[in-house]
Amino acid sequence: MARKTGSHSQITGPKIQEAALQLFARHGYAAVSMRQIASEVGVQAGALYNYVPDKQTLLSQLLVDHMQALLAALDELPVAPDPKAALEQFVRHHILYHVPRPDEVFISYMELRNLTPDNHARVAALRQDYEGRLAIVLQAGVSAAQFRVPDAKIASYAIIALLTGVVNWFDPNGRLSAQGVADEYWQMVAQLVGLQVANGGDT
Amino acid sequence: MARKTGSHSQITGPKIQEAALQLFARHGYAAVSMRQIASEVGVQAGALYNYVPDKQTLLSQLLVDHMQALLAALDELPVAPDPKAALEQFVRHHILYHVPRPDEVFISYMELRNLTPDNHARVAALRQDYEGRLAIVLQAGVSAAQFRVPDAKIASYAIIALLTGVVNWFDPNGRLSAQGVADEYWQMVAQLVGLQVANGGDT
DNA sequence: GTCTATAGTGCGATAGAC
DNA sequence: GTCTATCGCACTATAGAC
Repeated sequence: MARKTGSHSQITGPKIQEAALQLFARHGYAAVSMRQIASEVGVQAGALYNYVPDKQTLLSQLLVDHMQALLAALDELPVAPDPKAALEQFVRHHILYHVPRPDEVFISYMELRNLTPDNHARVAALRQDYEGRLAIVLQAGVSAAQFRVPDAKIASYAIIALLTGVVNWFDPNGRLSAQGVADEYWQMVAQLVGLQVANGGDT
Repeated sequence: MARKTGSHSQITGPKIQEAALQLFARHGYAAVSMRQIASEVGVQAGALYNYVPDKQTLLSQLLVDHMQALLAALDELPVAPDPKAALEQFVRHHILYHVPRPDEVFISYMELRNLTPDNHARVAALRQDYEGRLAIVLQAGVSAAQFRVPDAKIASYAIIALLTGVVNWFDPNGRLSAQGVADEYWQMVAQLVGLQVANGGDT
């Protein structure tokens, strides 16, 4: 153990991603230096460039990976029988996927402006794909006269913002588990779209 | 006109604030240099230090000013007769105040982590004061059995996030005016807290 | 694959002339 | 109040030894 130098290609790569993710989330992309990332990983700055072409690509890769994984997880859910079930599924998926990954969520919203235009376009397209899924569900519910919202597109923005806000206050050691939070948010979203909800979630 | 040098103390100060606000919002605090701000204002970098002690204070002042103005505007509203009216007032105030000020909103959420601990504490206290007003309204409505939400505190987080998200998509040249957006969001928030809402807002 | 060393650039902030 | 000039430092990315 504790040898100072050597080959670690299997280990160093992922460690760079993790360290960059954490540092970017905590201090912001522009405020974090490659030296800081290297220090966190336990190598010298120059060694990073065996794994990453440059700092911009490192950020871009983190965001693309996150959005792709989020979409892939959504695609693995079973098909819901009706708009209400589809909406509940989306709400629970969004919260349960995001809550354990606050750093990814943070940089995915905060660091878009530090992407070069082409990288920004790739991430924005993935985001639009994801958010569009919710808009489709809402539109279906409105068309079926099951939901009542002023505008399906605007409601989708509102619901995404509401759900994503969870990561700003969620505390893993707090009163509520992620499941409990998902239960409460589902009640609020159900009411938001005009569904009648049974009283306060007794078991 | 067009003289190159001279005294402009009445003009330069505010111009620095404006330029810094815009640049911080667009590129992030850490990514913006004092030279860029100076260039936007039309002076050399050194001249900024006649108005601002340092870059950190410049950021901090922008955030504190924004939160204080937001709270002051809230305090000027008339006292609402009941929780429903108070909630509607808060929703409309929040949207109508924020929508014309997207840059302030942006940096107030994004640049908190670039504040020194003492500056952060000042801004966080102001934010907590503001958001607490909504929590109080919600709690009052729940106690009076007029609202139905799983938890007043969590509902306040959800509603703040939902409302603030407006600045991410609002387009001054779009279909809806700020007033129209406020109308639609009020309907959604009213439903979210379990109020029965009349159909779609026909005039 | 990692190291050391460094080229080349830009930064925040200050000093002193006008 | 603004300018020019500059100090001292940190940065990204590369080069070449091991």
